[in-house]
Amino acid sequence: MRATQLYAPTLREFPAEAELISHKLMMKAGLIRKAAGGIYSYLPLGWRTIRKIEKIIREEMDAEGGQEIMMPITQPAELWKESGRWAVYGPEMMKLEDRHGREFALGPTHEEMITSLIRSEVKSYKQLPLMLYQIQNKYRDEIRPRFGLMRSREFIMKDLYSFDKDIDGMNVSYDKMYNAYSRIFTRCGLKFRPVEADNGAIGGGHSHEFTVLAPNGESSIAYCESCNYAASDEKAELKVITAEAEEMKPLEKVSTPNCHTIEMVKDYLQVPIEKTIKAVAFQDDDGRLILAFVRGDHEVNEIKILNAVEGALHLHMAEDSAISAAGGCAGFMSPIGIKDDTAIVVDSTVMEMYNAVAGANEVDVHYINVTPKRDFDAKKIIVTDIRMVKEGDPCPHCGKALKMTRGIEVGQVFTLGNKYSKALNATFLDENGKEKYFEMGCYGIGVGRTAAAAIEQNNDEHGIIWPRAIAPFEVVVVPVNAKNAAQLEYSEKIYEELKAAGIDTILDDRKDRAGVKFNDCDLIGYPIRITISPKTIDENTIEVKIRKTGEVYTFNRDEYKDKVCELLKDL
RNA sequence: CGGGGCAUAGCGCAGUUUGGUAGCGCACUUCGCUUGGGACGAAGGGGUCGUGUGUUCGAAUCACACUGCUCCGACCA
Repeated sequence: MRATQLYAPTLREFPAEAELISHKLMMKAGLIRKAAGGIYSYLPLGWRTIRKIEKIIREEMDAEGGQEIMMPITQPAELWKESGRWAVYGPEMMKLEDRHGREFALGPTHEEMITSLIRSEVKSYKQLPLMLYQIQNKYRDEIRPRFGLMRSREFIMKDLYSFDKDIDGMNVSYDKMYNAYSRIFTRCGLKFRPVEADNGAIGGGHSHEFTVLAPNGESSIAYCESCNYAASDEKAELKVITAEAEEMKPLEKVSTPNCHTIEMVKDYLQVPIEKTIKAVAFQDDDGRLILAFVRGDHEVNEIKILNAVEGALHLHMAEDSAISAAGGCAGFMSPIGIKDDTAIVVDSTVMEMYNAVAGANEVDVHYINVTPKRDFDAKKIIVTDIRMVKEGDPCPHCGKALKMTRGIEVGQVFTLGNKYSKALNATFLDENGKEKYFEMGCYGIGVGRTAAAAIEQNNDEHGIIWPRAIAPFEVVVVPVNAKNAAQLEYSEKIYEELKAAGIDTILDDRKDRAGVKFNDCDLIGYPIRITISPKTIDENTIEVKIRKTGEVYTFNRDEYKDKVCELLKDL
């Protein structure tokens, strides 16, 4: 490719609408352009990167036995009503009607579609296991699209679905995908971690998110440096923190005027925050009151509460009236004296406390000397881990202090079990002629998000620093003055030679000043730049500059190819 | 959906308070000159001022409504 023919509209300045560095750079370097909120065109440079990521994904999916297919974007509403997700996904789905008034959705995901495809065709265990995937546009009517390709409404996703005859088979498929994902993100040159993730309402199976480490990431993960444990903040398990046993003093009410936050209570009563019990009140979709209690210095993890309370699907903050109705008092709550039909969830660590401070369910009154294992009615409470992890908490595997970091979720592997095969009645006959539901798994990778994550992780003040594997071009050849026939001719030879050697090369034959071209090259982020000048022609050499490190090398004309190949290996 | 902000040439912005001939930088076209880190000079082209309604002799400017974008929040791959 020649730069004079390439459509790469680089900008002199960042567009005002972009916030995140990857979004700014993708716009400025001419990789993407916006068509509407969260909807983008991919320009040649951006698309080349996307295609390279897709190629890596295809190779690794195929290597594990995946077969590529292509399913429709437009999906009939009936399918979604059958699985019950028409309502669940609700406003998140891009919906449309045809001329006859029939309802369709633009597919946000394809579990329904593929299950219906399989259920009428695959009838025997002999046809299993089966792994089918596609790389396809997906649609989610995000409440708030932002950050360019990071959170868009139309996005490219690879999704593979596995079908197995039993749970063991499903787990084999899961492991294959887990391994494939590790190879894919490694090949893309990304620093990432597979982290244990929450399965949400599906439950049962297991799930990992593949998270690219980046300070601007939207998700927060906890990880251990001494063992390999890593989990999303919502999932991270926490051990009980035991407190030193104390003599249990008698329960007593004290006046705490206007102390409705833990901070105020602790200061007023002059007790350490670890001696206080914090209450958070929620209601679920049915209006049922759910009270959660954690130690004063801890935060509650809503996902863990949902998992602990049977039948709860969503939580929202409780109305004061609901709290009063249950015998509680907002700002001064404890489990003591709450009515029976309330779900009370107490963090395991709270049960270890002695002589603590908790609300008395009366305005401006707290209890002191609360010892939960004596004062809480064990029959009425659910005791489990409901804390949100924080930096320094002990690792659930090895006990060392956990660290927190932020990241971008670029892929997720997920076992589904028979959730969808059951909902859509997709069955096969096993060895004994018995009808069974498929055991499924689903495995997604956000392709555009992977590209954005790579930029998020690899950039400097000059622009993008592409990992070689996903760079739009690996090498750019720049004659400092393309109007000079000798330089252009020399550069073209180098360009042709590199192409012949299988290196993805672009010739910057634009007649601009050298500075303009250098700045564009840095912005676009080609891993290696080869500069041709009168000096290099005289010396029969070429000059190589590494984008990532800024190192400059001079190589002889007759040996430069091997040297360049050698350098590329590390980029 | 709640709360802020913004909408003027391809991009970045001024002009709006105090109504009166549409402006700047970059980009673009032509010519000259220049060529190792976004040169310089000269001459040009390009805008229904987001949309609609209203006030006014006159609206980018004032009023109302709508739309779009953006940030914070709840939600999510």
